[in-house]
Amino acid sequence: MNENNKLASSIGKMPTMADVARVAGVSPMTVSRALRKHQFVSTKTMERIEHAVDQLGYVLDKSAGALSSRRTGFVAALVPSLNNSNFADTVRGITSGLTQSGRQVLLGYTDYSIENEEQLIEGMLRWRPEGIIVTGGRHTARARKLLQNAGIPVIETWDLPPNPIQNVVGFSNAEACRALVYRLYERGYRKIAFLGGTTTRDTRGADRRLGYQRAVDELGLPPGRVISFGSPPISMQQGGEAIVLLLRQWPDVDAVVCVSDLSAFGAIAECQRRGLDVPDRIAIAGFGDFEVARCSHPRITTVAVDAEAIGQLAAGQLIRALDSKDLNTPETLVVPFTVLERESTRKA
Amino acid sequence: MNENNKLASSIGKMPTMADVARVAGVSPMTVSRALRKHQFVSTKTMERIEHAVDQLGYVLDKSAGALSSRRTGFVAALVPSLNNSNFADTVRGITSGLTQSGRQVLLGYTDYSIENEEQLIEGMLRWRPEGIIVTGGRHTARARKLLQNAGIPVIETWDLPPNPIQNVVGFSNAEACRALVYRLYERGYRKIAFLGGTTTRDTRGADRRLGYQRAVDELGLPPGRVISFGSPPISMQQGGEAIVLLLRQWPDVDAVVCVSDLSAFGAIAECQRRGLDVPDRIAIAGFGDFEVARCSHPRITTVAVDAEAIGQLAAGQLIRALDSKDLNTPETLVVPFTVLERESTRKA
DNA sequence: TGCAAATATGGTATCGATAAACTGTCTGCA
DNA sequence: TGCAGACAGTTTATCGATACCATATTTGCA
Repeated sequence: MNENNKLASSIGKMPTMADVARVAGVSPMTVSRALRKHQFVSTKTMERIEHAVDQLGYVLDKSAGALSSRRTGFVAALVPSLNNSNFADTVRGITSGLTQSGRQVLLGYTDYSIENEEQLIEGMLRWRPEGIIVTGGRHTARARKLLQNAGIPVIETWDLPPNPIQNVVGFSNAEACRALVYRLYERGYRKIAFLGGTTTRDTRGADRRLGYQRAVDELGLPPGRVISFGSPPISMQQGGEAIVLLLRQWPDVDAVVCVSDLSAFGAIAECQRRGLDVPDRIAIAGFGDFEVARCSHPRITTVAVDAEAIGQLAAGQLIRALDSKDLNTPETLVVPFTVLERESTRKA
Repeated sequence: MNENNKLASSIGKMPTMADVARVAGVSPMTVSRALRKHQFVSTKTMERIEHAVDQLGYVLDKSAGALSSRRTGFVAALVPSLNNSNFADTVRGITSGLTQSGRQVLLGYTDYSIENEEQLIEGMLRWRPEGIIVTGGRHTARARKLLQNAGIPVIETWDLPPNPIQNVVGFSNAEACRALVYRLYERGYRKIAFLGGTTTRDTRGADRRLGYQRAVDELGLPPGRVISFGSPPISMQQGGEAIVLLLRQWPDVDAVVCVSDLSAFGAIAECQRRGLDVPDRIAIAGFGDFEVARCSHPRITTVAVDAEAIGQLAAGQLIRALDSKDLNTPETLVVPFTVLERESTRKA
């Protein structure tokens, strides 16, 4: 098979559409139409062309097609991270929706940094994507400008930006976290702490903290019980370390809301290691409904958001915007969240 | 800002390099060189061009550049899945390596199906990637042919294919799993079962099972204690369900090797729920050194493979192959694995 | 039978950049 | 002083496909 390679690279030239046309005895234009399953090609010619294609091992060159049709078929999608996060599900939703419509997703990770995001946006726009899906509503000024001037549909996800660029598919992280705190309150918890990352890089994490603080204020609970530990994404490991700090500082805490299920899980495991029963000694809740929250022992109370649906909805919105060629009516899609009470906050 | 959009799309035309050239008072070629940081452009012209660029809000069109230079800057990477798998780490390794060299990764998920893989390969090749990284060594016949005829570097990862297409960055899943079983044997376990997925879709999973079986044979342990449950990727949930079946069928089992840490974790949690102590009543080991294995209580014995390094090495190999323009010396890089003994198999 | 509409196909001109080869300028050193 | 060679910039010719318009053939139906 090595031989084959040397062959391909020594002959060097890959066959082009013109070659196919020559072999099939038609014009390149007809080949082009045939390969795009255009309607006006007779069955006979179609077969001849298909035959020529296999014979030559021809592979369509989309990068040439993109230039001449001025439709690249690319869609850019930027997420903070893929590792251990719901964004992987969102990406799956995006890709499944878009590949079906024959488009190619260009994926980028910002690593939770809006400066990286700016860089990535700039880089992605060079490929002339037909649309772009970003995570969150906070961007650098230049990034906003780039997105606005790109002249393509823009979708912000996973958030409800106060000042959206165009389309939005998201929910209020603050409201969701607030609802979680209220639920804990209803269950009788009164000394509720929040455990999250230090920086404001993770804006969704920051919003969740905000929701927590609002709820604590409204309910008249002791405020300020916030541990900020490590930079996002908060890992399980960090959750475990942070809970130790938290318990040292406020030993009377009876419930902890974590910025994500991963940190919640880490916290729970660490408590178990130290012989602190969850939920009897301390209740711990997470955010995101990760699989680990559904399967761990105890199962973890959390806020569920359908991450894959966010991706699918974003893809759908994008496709609709492209088809209607009408950027004038940006729409905001609010996806629901659900507080799922599980064993980790079941008061004895 | 909406206005801005309407503006951009109603004016319609994005500025081109020729526009920049006109504004800067130079030829398009000079602009091209300037933007690619080519050496032979004087500082003065450079500045004029940069100024013209921001003035017009010009964004380079790489898809046009790709056509004329016949170097797209794309690299295709195919992984089985991104959700809850080490492949997300590998992808990160791939992208970080390649974006630094100015290339764009085209990502695709096969969903553990080589038929999907074939489709994706075909689709990706249309974009004329400069190289392609695939997962595993099993492909459809047509996929192999497509890869061989593409005339670009091909890298197979996460496996040691008996019949590699070109380059390889991987390890023997069978050997790794065999080593794990041996370690359990050394620790005194004698009735060791294997818990994995049903189908042969996940070839790495199948290899791990093979390694298990080989070890059991060699050690003279009771064979056939294999539970196959659900299709890959085996989730935590499925691990939990499978361990129940396993214990019903072979109540005397003293150790279980799971196809991944996720299923191991699910199995452990289910045992805990049923009051079966891990590791005292039953030892459970996983594979992959996921974060959950490092943080759970008990911590899970596993086989660690540096997934991100696989990606980085693959990226490095690819870049080297591209630079040397020499496909004639395919190399196989074997990455190490380590059996990590943790609490989940600590015999009392 | 006749003729408009529908269907099939071809010819030509791009799309927006870069490669390659070429023309001047300027420098430094024998 | 003269000339090689480095440097700056231009001109021209693609790259491989598709849009658009023109043309040829067929079909449908009054």
